[in-house]
Amino acid sequence: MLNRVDLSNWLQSIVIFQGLSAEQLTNLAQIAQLQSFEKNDTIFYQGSEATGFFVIQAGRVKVFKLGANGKERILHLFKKCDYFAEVPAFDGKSFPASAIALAYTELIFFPRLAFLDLLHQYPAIAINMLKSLAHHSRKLAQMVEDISFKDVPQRLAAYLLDLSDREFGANVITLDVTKTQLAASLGTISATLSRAFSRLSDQGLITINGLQVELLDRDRLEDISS
Amino acid sequence: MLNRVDLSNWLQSIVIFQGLSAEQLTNLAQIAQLQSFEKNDTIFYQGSEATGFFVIQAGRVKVFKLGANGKERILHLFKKCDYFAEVPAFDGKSFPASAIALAYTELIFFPRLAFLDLLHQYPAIAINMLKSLAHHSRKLAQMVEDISFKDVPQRLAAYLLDLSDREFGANVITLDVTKTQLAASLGTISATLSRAFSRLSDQGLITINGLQVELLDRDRLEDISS
DNA sequence: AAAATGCTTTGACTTAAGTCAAAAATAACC
DNA sequence: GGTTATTTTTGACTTAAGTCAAAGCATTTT
Repeated sequence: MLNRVDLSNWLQSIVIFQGLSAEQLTNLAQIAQLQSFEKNDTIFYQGSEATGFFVIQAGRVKVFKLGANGKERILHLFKKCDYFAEVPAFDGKSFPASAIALAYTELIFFPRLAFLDLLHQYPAIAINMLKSLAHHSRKLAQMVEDISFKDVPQRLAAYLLDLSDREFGANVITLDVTKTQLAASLGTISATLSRAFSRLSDQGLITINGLQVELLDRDRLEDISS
Repeated sequence: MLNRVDLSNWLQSIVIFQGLSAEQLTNLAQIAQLQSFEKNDTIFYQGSEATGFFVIQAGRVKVFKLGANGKERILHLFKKCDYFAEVPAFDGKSFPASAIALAYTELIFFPRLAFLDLLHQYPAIAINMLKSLAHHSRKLAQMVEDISFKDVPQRLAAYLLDLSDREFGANVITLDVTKTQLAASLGTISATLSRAFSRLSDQGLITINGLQVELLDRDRLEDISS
């Protein structure tokens, strides 16, 4: 557990708080509250009143939408130093999605009104936040594009290439989520994802062994993911 | 065509410029450029370098993604006083979608760097923009939810109820876009939309006559759109 | 007014992906 | 270490929605 001094220090490493003075960081830390969650604990439910936003100090968080039939669509998977629920913090409406902890997780919670107050005092945060929200919007627009135009094998190919890029271009990559969760991230279900893996495998584009995937033909994978 | 004085005056009516002083508005108007487009003119292409963002002074603008096969997915339809392309303005990357004028359109264009400069000087704009971008993100997340969980008749029912709400709850509403464009807004194609209209009509939930739609049973439409 | 262009509907067909269920494989737990 | 759980894969089936194409309407345009 961090104390206030350590906390204000730690907040420096968060991208949206770059460029703040020591004093400003201290004031930020003043309004912050530490919260911890066990694995599978719900952090908030879609539709419930949003009281603030969160920075992840340790752990992993899944943000998702739940459909009528119980089907789940993962919007984002967040890790240490990521932050989430900025949207309701700024528009004042309810949470647009639900969030649960995928592992033991420690969050730094910023109550909405106190945070908005600081935002008015420290415009640097607002500017940083704009960039961050823009990035967030772009990702959602990309998601709409992917669901609208690509079939499951195409979305999978794109995901694998993206994951490889994040791993500095490694050709052997390890999935960092279960396949059921990967399916929910790609907007499908595990049975269909399984068949998509087989398809890419049959075409000689990848080999798969549990959570280990080897990319055998990046060029053709790029082609497919178009 | 507006002159600079009129322009700075007119900018007051734009929600993101609320709370600015006369002087600040004048400085905004200084960096603004007027652009006009004929019907069906392209304003920008997805992927091209983003040089700034736009406020609509008159006309209508369609922002859309184009799939490999030529299929089109409309993300937003904008009208007078709306603004668009904030995302690339803030993250500095290329346009995430394409835009064309649906009618003769006059735009006020703000070059990116000059605008970001002003943003640093006038934090009020940044705060307003945050709210606006949050709204934008929420809408995109809703879009993902709708495509992921709802079939076409459900999405159509939701759209009709929403349109009715925007018309102050009128039960007889007139579609403000062609059905082909409505289809592209709902993530489908005209043939499928046509069948969805027939379905709702057969179930006695609506009557349809050209672009006029009458909602006969709001409760059941709400149920369907779940 | 006629011609041309564009939009909408309908029909027959195809297909990607979901459903359900059972077996196989992993992982978790006493 | 062996027994529960949970995940993943596979098969047979269903279905929503896309494709292609033709016909019917409606709007412009000259």
